[in-house]
Amino acid sequence: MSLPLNETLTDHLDQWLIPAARQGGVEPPKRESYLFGAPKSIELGDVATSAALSLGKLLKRKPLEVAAEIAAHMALSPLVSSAEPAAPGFVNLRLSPAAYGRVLADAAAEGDHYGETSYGRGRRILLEFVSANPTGPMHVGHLRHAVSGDVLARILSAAGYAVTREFYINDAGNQVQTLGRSFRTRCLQAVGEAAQIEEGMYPGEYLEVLAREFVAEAGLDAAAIRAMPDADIAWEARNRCLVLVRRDLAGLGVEFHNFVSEKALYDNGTVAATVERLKASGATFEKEGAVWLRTTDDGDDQDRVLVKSDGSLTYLVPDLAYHADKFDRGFDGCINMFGADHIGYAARLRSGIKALGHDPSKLEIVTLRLVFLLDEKGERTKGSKRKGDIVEAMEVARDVGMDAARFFLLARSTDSEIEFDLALARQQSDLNPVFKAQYAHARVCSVVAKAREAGFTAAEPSPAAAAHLGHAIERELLLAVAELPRLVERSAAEHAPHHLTRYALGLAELWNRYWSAAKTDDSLRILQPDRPEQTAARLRLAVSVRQALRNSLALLGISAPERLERAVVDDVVE
RNA sequence: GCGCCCGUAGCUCAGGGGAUAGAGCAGCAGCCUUCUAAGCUGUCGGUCGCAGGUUCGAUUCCUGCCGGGCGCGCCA
Repeated sequence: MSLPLNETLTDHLDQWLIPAARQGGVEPPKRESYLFGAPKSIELGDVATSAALSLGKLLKRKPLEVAAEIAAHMALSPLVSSAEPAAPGFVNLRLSPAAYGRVLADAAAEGDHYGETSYGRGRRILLEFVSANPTGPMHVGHLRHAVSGDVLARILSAAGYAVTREFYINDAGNQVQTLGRSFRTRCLQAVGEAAQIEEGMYPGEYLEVLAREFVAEAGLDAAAIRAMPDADIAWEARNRCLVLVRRDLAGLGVEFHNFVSEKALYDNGTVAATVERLKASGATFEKEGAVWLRTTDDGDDQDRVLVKSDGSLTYLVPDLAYHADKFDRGFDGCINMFGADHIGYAARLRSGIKALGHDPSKLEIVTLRLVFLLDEKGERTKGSKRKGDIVEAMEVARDVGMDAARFFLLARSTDSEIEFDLALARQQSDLNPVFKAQYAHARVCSVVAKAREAGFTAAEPSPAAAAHLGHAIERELLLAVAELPRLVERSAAEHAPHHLTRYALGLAELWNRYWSAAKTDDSLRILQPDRPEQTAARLRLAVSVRQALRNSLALLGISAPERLERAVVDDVVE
């Protein structure tokens, strides 16, 4: 596992910058503010820093003069072949074959692990996501949660964190009782009784299917169905719905380490104990026959009931019991992925966690904004479970393909709403950019295979090989490959899976550009029979690009096929 | 009314205080005897919602407006 290239360069810069700042009697600027990054154009240099702009200001010196000194210092690094100051105070570096050789060597040595870093090493994170109520199959909204959580977990793991994926089952509240009533109705219908689904019940067709299966398996008649206690029939429905949820998750390739049941927290006494702990914390008070938690002390807009006046508990209590349990298990941090409709819940949750003696700042909340469906008429709908006409997650995923569904849902920031255009996804799925990324990968595989047939082998990953990769686009490709570890760290730190999606697409476009340049310039063809060293170096580049592309797609849970044939699209005459 | 989020090209969206603001799709003009055309090249297209402020420098940070979304229960 290697240090990202720009970190190494910034380390070298710091050898000059920190003493220079101290000698000038000022504190150096924040390292993050001057890390090496992409310059405006590859023509200016391979990487650039704005360190002189901020340091020049602090030292009250002309930034361009400081830039010149930084350039002189950077030129001493073996990773740098030239360094130039540029107005108003940038320093542009051209990297040396040694630097590019290191990129090639890292990608080769680390293989499928290239991109992983030690950023979060030694830190244990609990990631809770989806946590769909066990009242039916997953719908499209859950789909975003499932793939986003899955990918965030992969990213955190790649960044060195030890991640536990958990699913909290809300199986003790009113919704499960409602589910039980709905299920009993469907069971009665299944044996020919004239029962009716009433307002407020779950009207979905899936319950009819589950009910038919249940009465057939258990051999129940109407009397036996009516005789079943509420709790038993609700639990039966809960279990069967959970099977649906787990089936959908498996179908999406999303795995969990633990499923934690709310009801189990009641049954084993954790919830009751939590009530006592909260009361003992001094953060509660009694009013109107109920017990309240003073969450307004922590920025909530109103205090929250813990124990209702009828003696029953609000859902906040088992949820706090669950979170206290998370912290008791010794995680360094907990991340919850919340839907937009649960944003207001964060304040009371943190307040309760504090009352239970834990550090609420260790709970981080990622909010996923809504997924809207665009139907055939172009109208926005929200696909909700209670309306009955839900759009099931798997239906959409199968429709557009698992890879395309993932790519689409992961292409945008979690803070951004998504418009899922079903008609477009169904009819024109070849427009989905996921194919571009996969196609680029298949092309790299293709040329590597061709090279093998022709007897070429990739060069050893070395500065000597890198020295043959002098075209601007080759340097851009090497820089893009070099960027992956840094991008993994950034995506982990920001809890932002969408960076990886854009990375994969950008790298694919770069490769396609490189590939196509050979169509008008034969000297850019990868396989050059009369120039074996050049060919070997380019094959090494190709293999490195393939690795970065494959690894970024793997982090997204998207397949990287070695071959991708264009489907023959027949114009359907209707 | 309060909280969170969004407002950037015709559309869908990226943009970690820095150089001439980007991508995909759509439009226009080209490119398949060559390592895969699900691709590439060129071109058209922007008062980064508005107004202030901080800064050497603001699409980015702060404040206030305007427009849109989601919440605001002794439901979960």
